[in-house]
Amino acid sequence: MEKIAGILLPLPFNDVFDYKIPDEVVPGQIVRVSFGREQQIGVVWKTGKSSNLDDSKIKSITETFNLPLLRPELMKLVEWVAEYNLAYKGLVLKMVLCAKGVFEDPKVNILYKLTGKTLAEARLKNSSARWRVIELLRHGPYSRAEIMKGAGVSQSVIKTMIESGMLEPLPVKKQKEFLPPKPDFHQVKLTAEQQAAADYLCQRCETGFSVTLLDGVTGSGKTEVYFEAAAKVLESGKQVLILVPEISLTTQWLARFEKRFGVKPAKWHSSLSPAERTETWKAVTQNRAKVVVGARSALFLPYADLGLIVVDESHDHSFKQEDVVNYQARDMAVVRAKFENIPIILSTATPDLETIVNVENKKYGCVKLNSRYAAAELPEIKIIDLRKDKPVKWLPPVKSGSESANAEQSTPPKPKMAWLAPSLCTALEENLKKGEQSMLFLNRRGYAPLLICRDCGHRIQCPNCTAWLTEHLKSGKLICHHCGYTTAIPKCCPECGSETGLTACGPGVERIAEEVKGRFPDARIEILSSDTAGSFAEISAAINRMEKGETDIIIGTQILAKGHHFPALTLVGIVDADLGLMGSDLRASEQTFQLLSQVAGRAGRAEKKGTVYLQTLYPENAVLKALAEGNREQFINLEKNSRQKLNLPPYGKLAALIVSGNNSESAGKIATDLAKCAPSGNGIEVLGPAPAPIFMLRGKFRYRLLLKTLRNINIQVVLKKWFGRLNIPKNVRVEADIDPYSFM
DNA sequence: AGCACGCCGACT
DNA sequence: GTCGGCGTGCTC
Repeated sequence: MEKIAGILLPLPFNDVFDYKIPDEVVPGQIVRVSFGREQQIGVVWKTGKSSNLDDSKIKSITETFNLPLLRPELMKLVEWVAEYNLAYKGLVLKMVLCAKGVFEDPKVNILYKLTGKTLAEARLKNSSARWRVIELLRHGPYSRAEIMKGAGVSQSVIKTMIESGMLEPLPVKKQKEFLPPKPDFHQVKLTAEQQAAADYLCQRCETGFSVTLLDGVTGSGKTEVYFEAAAKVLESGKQVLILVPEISLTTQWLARFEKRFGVKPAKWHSSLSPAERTETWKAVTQNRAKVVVGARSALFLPYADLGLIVVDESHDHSFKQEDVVNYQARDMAVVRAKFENIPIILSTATPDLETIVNVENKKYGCVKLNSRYAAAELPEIKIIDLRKDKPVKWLPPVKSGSESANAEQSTPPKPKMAWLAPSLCTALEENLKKGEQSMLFLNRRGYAPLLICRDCGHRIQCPNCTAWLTEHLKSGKLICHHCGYTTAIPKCCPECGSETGLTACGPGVERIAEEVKGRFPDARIEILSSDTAGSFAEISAAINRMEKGETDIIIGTQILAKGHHFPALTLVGIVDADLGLMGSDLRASEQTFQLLSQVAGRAGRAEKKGTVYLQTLYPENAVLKALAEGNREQFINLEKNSRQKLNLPPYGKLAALIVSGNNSESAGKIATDLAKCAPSGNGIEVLGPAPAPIFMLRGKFRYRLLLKTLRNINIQVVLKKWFGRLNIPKNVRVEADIDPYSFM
């Protein structure tokens, strides 16, 4: 017998498609269907017919998979996330079914074993190579590659033995093993404060849904504390999900986990291979992967029996990003915890205002860790006023050896632009003399953020974006940091042809490194940014050298701010504390405060006290002052006041509309049309349209409008009504960004 | 999303 | 004359 059901496909649709399914198939079942000319994987979403198509037009599903059903809690989450973010349900489902290898035939390894036929029976001559193969295979079956290596023979030896019938293939389905973490593998000694926090978290793990903020200063051992909650949940046989910002999936974190639980956790992030994805996805559905550490996308995996979610560095802005769907993973994680009726822990040293307000309103619980390990003190923060303490140009060292002969004839080296204030240079020098490590932080990749021609004034821009190209000396390229456009560094100005006019404007980490090398030629220097360090391995290697004390000065971008522990680091210099305070981002102050406190927290972790130098042109800036005084409360109050005044989150709601298209006029017209029919009324305010800060991005022209409402208004409903009033042509896209962070 | 169908400009 | 650009429509 057959019945009809609505099937949700991982495509940009909100509605299900009707298919005939066998009687025994129920909602949650993952199936294969033919859709148009294509095969698609879908999920039986609801029973009964949803369309008014004739039954004869309705196809039957092609296959049901032998996989656990999607649990109703997860299906509900998909619906909710789509509704909240005004995204297609189908695309949210796509984030669940994100391992296509699961739906293909399982890969088999072909191993070979002995058939028992002797060399004589196979009419083959005795040879030592053949005997080595026989000897090896007595211990068990091996793959071709393993036989070649293990017996030291060539491919042809094995081939002959297979053809003669001495060896036979043995297909083996491969299934990666995920060893279960041991809750009591290595209990770490906790301080009284940590123990109290851990006890509280464990207690919260017994009572269904709850949100707890684990609020601890950097170096207070938050990780060890939430590990105890994880251990408690593991004891009950349930799974634990730990969400981390993509770049902080570090070897250091993994090592701490392994030390505590005796095995490695399952990992989930964007650069897993398709095979790893498939294996992990399967293991997650079968409760074989007990702990998953992952980036935001791990939130939508079909856990068999999830018991706890931890969001590490929960303030981090990388949790809010566009992938398939634009969503804030921290907030969606809270929703998932609610649907699953399980506890969730938000761990951070610098909670965002939303979380703080939720704690004040008793919606979230909170535990605090106020002291750092091993009596380490918080660093002293000194503000350097760049207006008074101006950087002084430096002379590049005269080259030695064969080049020196030429150097005498050529012009003497020109003094070079400087970015480090004399007082910071002195501090660096003293730190070098003491043999202690220093870090310079500048959140800007490359050598210079802009090339300008001094002869004609031309600035080199990205052809696809309204943005300057960044000069990267190491790779010899100009790169757009928004779309990835790359071109060689031109020898002469593309506008006027001048060969001497092109000048680098402003510093990036590469340029700071150049200055440091010039000033301290004997120091061992390391540059670390997401592009200098091409691969994960390279980053780890650089971190390792730093840990082992093989580096004197490390210079890098925000990659340095996350979760690394450098015991001998006592000086941190923030090259440009103003960067980030200038943008049109409503969370600019908050983000700067968070980032800079994190960077500052790197200094002085062991017994030695650290010093942080903040270079700024605005020493009277309230955010920087609060930071220098180590006064978080003061900053929070400042931020609360300014948000309250403007009715911004968490006191009001915010949504951005992004109108984009290949054609700037038609996108602009829709943007103004949208403004004309904008919703109005009590507690509703619409701003715009305005060209987006990066007007052209990846070749698309973008306008944006901003919708601000009171807290008690359902902003999604307002938005949907708004869209409904306008017929949007196909060549223009209107997207909603709920709770936007940046206006770009 | 992907893909086919369909209508207009620059090529052997 | 055709090849191929991408604007539009459709998928149970």
